[in-house]
Amino acid sequence: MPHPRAPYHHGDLRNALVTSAVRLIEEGGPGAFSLREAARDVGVSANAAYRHFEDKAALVGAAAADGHARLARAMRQAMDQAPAQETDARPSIARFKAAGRAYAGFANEHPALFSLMFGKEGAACEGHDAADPSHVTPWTLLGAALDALVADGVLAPERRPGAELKAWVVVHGFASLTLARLTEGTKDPEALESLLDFTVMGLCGEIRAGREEGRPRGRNEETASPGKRVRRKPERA
Amino acid sequence: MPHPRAPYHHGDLRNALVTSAVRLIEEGGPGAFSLREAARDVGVSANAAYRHFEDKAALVGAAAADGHARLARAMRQAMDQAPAQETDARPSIARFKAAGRAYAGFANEHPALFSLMFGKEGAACEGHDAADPSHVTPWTLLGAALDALVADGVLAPERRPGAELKAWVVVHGFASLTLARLTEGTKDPEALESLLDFTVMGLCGEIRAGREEGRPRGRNEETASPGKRVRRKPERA
DNA sequence: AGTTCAAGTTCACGGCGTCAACATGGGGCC
DNA sequence: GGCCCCATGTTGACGCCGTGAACTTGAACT
Repeated sequence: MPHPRAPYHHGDLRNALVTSAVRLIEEGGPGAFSLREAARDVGVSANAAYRHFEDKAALVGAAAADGHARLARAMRQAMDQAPAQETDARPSIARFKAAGRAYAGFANEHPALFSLMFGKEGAACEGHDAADPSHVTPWTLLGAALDALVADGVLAPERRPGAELKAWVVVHGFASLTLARLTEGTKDPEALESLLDFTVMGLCGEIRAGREEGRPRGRNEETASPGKRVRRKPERA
Repeated sequence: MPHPRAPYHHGDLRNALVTSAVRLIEEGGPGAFSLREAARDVGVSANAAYRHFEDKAALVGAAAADGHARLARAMRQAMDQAPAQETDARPSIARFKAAGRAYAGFANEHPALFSLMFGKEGAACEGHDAADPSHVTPWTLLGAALDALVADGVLAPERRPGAELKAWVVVHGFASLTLARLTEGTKDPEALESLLDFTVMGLCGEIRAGREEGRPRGRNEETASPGKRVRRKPERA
């Protein structure tokens, strides 16, 4: 047999359909995608898809799931090579910001796929929550980045609960609004950077953003000292 | 003439179509909406819609624009009645938070319409940016709320630039993720409250979030007030 | 009166999602 | 080896969709 994964006639039609669906959705938008076109694209009759997917929504959902996996890969890769090319105060901060940049960058490079992933149609995708702990998801990576911030002494442990939501909300909101282009200024990459600083400072306290935003000089400003935190109450998970 | 706004045959068919479109989209989701169904719904033949809209996308865009107007009304109303029933440190903070709650509440009550408004299809709606300064938009209202924070001495003027984006990003990201239900915990209303506090603190600095707060150095610190839980409010129009 | 023309209708076309019936050929069993 | 099974893929059909073109209607103006 030529391929170990070569079933009967086509050979791995399911994956071919998903790949084609992702490509077509990226090109034409989620609304313009048609099951028949995907089948045509892989050189198969329209109804062949029904041997592998319940209906069109299932195929679209699989495409969305694939998108989540691609996003996770992009984030992981960005995080892994972040410390080498970043000059933040702390490598954990650099990795955290790199994850955010990768997230927003993914949304910009694959707008249709991204909006599908988080739209009503894509919400039916299967395994985004950690049923399988070995499965790496964007949420998993974000959690790991936040844990690293804690381990690095940048984020106080009592501030750790709920941090995923805060961080994700900022970056996801930015990505969404940028795609909807309802805010003219959001194409500016500087806007993303200021939001990342905003997030880090909001999570960790006043200090150590690593970048200079327009902040007043006169306050309790301790530069990048790795030591202690401003204490505050935690606030729910 | 019976009505001043009664044109030829139907009488204001355009608005009827938009209203019907909004309702149908809310019920069945943006993907399930069909132009023919809207026409059927108002008792008119399918092609009659083409006298008022270039194509289906134009009708959907008009529905999205109507959604933005409804959202703006909901936000305004919530802001206007916020100080009466809120017990925040400062009324400007209460109004700001009320706007955020109204935004997220709108997304929860009209999920399909909301995702349409910020999805690829709804982005074609016409007048969301301030061409007409008298036109009230969510962005306008947010800007006003932030200006009020500055006027109230809560937000330092030098921190005002870029504050719209930061605030909007948080609330919009929360609303989007909640709709996509990718985060299990986000249905918790407490999560929104903690995000609003996070935003206010991130924007204004350490102080004055209005909720229990380890006492930082008191500048203009108001009594935390014996206030209680926040009240949810409907926002129909 | 009659003319005009926006507003609405009817007919038609190709594409879509999906169902039902049919064809095919590889793998397991003798 | 030969045979059958059934997973995989195909063909045909149905109804709904968006949309174009030609046709009809009736309020407004002269």
